[in-house]
Amino acid sequence: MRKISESTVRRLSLYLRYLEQSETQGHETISSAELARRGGTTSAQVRKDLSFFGSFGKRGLGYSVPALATRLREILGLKRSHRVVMVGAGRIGGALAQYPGFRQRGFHVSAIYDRDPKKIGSRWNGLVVRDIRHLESDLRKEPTDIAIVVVPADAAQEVVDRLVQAGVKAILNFAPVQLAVPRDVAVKTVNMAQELETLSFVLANR
Amino acid sequence: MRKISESTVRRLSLYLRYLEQSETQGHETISSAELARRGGTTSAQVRKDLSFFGSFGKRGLGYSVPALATRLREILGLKRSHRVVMVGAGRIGGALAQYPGFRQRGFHVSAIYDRDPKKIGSRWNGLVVRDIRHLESDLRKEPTDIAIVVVPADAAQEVVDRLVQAGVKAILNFAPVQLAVPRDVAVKTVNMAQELETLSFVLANR
DNA sequence: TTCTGTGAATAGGTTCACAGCT
DNA sequence: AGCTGTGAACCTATTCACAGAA
Repeated sequence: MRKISESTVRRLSLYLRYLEQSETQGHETISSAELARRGGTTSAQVRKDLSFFGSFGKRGLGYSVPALATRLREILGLKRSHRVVMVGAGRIGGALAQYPGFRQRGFHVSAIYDRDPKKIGSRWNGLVVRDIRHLESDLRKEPTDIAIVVVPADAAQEVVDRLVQAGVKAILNFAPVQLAVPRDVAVKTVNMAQELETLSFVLANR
Repeated sequence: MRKISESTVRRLSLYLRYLEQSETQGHETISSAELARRGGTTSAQVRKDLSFFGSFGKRGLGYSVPALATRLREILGLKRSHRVVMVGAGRIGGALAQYPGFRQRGFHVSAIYDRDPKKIGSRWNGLVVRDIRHLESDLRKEPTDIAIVVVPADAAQEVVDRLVQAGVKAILNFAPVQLAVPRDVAVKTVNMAQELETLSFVLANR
C-alpha cells in the first residue's frame, strides 16, 4: 500500500468518531463538508484522505454513514478488539487502565505490571497488578501486540526492550524519552509536559 | 516573529530536556549531532530549528550547554512558572494533577474543579476539589492562562467556553472532541484512544 | 445541481551541501 | 579540522479547481 501519513490516519480516526455519532442520530449519508466541519479540516482534505483507500462516496450525495464507518473500522484495524498490556502501575497507569475510552474503542487492558512489591497484588478495577518478572512468560501464553508503557523515564528503554523481545509490535509510550526499537515495531510517544511546553511557547511568543 | 512550526517547538522542548541532562553531567558544550542523536533527528534539523531564533553556537565547537538551555527556556516561556487550573477530577484528572513531570517543568496545578458533589471537597495531593461554580470568581482573583480539561466529551465545549470567557489563553484538552475557541486561544488536544488507533492502523497495514 | 474523486498547484517542512568562523 | 549557519533542493502534505457521476 502507498505510504499513508500519520496525520491522515489520525483524521480517519476522527472521522470514524463522527460517523458513529451520525449513525446513532440515524443519518443515512454525510458529505465531506460535514465531516470536515466536525473534524476541523476541509472537505478536500476529507476526500483526499479517503481517496487513498478507494472511492466510497456517491457524487452528488455524499457517503453512506454505516458503509463508511465499516470501511474505516476495517482500515484502522478495529474490526477486532485488541488486547493491551500495561507496564507501570503508578497513578497514570492506573487511571489509563480504567479509562473507558480504550474499552469503547475495542482496546482491552488484559494485564498490568509493575516491579514495586508494594504495588504488586493490588487491584485496579478487577485487574491484579502482576510482578514484571512474569511479563515474558505471560506474553508467551497470551501473545499481545500492543503495550502501554507508563514507567519512569530511566526504566522505559529496558521495559521496551523486553516487550519487543516478547513479541510486542506496537507501543504507546508515556515516558518522556526517545525510545529505540527495531524498524518493525511502532512507537507513539505521548509527552504531556511537552504538550504544556508548546502551549507555554505560544503564550510567550505573541 | 516568523511563523514557527509546531514540530520545531516540540523538538526545542526535547533539546532542552537533553541539555539539562548534559548540564548535570557537567558537559560544557554539545554539538548539533549529539543533540540530534538523543532527540531522534538530524544535526541539520537541530541547527535549522535553532537558527529560527538566532545563532547560539560556535563554529568548530558546538553550543554552550548552559547558555543554550537558558535561551531555550526563554524561547519556550519557561523562565517563570505557570499556574494551571484543571477541570475534571476523574481518575485521569487526579493522576495528572499529581504528575511530577508538570511541576518539574514549572507547571503548577493551582486548583482542580468538578461539578460532581461526590468529588467536590475531596483532596488530591493537598489540593481540594472545588465546585466548578467557583471557576469564574476564582479566576478573577487569580488570573491564570493555562487550563487542563479532563471532562467527558459532551461537557468539554461548555467548560472551554467558560475558561475562555474567564481569560484562559491556552488549553490542554483530554476530551475526545474538536473544540471551538477564538483565534487568540491555543488548544492542544491529546486523544489517547486515537493514539492507540494509529498503532492499530500500523498493525493492520503490514 | 450537488458533491465526489483527483490531477495540478501551492505551501510547508526536511535534508543537502557548502561557505565561513573558530 | 571541526562544526555552525543557511540558501537551495527536495520531498511531503494540503489546497485548489474542475471533470464527471448521481
